[in-house]
Amino acid sequence: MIQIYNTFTKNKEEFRPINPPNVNMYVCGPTVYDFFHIGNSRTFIMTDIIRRYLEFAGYKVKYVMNITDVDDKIIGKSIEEKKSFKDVGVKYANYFLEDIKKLKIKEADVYPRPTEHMDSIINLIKELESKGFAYNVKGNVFYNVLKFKGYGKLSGKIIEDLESGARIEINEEKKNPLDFSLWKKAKDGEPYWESPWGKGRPGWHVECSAMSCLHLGNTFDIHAGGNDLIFPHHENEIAQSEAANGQHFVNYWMHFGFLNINNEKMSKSLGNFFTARDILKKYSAEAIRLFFSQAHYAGPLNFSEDLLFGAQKGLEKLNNLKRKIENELDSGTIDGVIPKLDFDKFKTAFSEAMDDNFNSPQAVAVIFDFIRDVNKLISETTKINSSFYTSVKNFLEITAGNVLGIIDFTKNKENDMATKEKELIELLIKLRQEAKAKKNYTLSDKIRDELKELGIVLEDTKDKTVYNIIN
RNA sequence: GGCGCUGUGGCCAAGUGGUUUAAGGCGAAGCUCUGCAAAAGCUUUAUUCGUCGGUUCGAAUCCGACCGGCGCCUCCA
Repeated sequence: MIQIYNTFTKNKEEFRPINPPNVNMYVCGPTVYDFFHIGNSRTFIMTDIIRRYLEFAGYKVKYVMNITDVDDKIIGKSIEEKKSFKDVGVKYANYFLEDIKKLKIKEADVYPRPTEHMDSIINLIKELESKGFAYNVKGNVFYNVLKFKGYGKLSGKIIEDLESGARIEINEEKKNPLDFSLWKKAKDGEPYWESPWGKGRPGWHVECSAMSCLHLGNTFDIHAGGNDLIFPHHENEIAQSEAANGQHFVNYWMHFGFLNINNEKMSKSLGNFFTARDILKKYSAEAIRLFFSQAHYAGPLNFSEDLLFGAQKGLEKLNNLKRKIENELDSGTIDGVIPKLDFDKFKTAFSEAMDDNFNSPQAVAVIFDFIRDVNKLISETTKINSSFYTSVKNFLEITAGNVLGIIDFTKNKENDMATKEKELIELLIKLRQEAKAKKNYTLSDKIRDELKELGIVLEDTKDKTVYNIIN
């Protein structure tokens, strides 16, 4: 039984999808005016892990992530880059898709974009207007928050308190300072679409209401995003969707903690960010994913290169075992003893951890416990039946591989190297062994050291020398 | 001011009433194995969970007070 912490009820609840085994899930994606930073990728990676775990648990997930391609920042960028806003959106959306692929994030079923859903958006606003939740002031359409009696129910905010907060922009056109834009009238030179209210473009929140309901239904299972979206974005989505459709919007709201730098939120405006693209030049997707997996998704997490480096070191332990398994399996079927290992115990522990509100740090701990036990058995056992390695591989493949995405069995030296290269390495290993047999350690060490500089690491085991390719 | 999150070993981080005198990762020290390495294993590294009180047979876990850090309330994952 999976339990999910629901922001809406502030409680951990049993997960009951509306239509099992189907699960409909919507995640707020990027606004494509720039590269996204490593803090943004925390949400993308953790929702990916949640999606993968739901699939592991037998659910059939329909996963929708919007790509916002109409927005003030995009317009700003288009002026800066002297390009059309459309080109800017396409350019950064493509970078986004490239980068999340590099982060080993599974593709969404749909990446809806407002520019492709203008009819749905306009219809939603029309519906709100006809039901009296929206009003038009000279081509600007606003949502009237006082009309929606549940306003504030997600974020726990009270309209009166918000008003007294006095940090809300003053806009004379609004009836209430908290009212927000559904449709923005186009200024000269700005991109626009024709609508019943004249030329303009949609406000930010309305696209998510329109596109999520279109692709997932008026009521769907999971809606996720960063903590900063709780208010006003998700609050407004609820107000729009429920007012327009007259139906409950979302069953489980999930929100993610920020990635901090020196205990401060990483953000574009503070300038304390690293793009995911740059981090990926130095660290593998697996290392980044392990780093995020080692902290619970809901809490804050500090980022530094040292911490990421630590995760990468931890990954080596996993990868060393992976190489060991591959080397053993490559050398053909071997008879021998099958060490006793309670695989089911580990599988259960892994599932229990993830069932409990996706406790990935606990799940990672289970995997490391497993690795330790396996390594211990390997070092204690003289001749191991290859079926044992197959079982180990299977366990790692489904947990660390399919769910967490911190190991990739499809990526190995076999794929990366030509036959001739392999033969050359084998030849050097043979020469080194001959040197060793003659106790010519100067030469044997020279071979090993120089290969290491090329990224080929030799390791002497009991009966043979194996090589591993680093990077 | 309102709402929410958070304070656990050198660092990161699970655990939220007894099976925990606290998991896992990084780092550090020693040992085993090795020609030397590497990898791996073993041992050591928090009688203690921000502080002070309280509840309880029993608390890191519940309650209260206090101290500290962060976020949202304005675009933001």
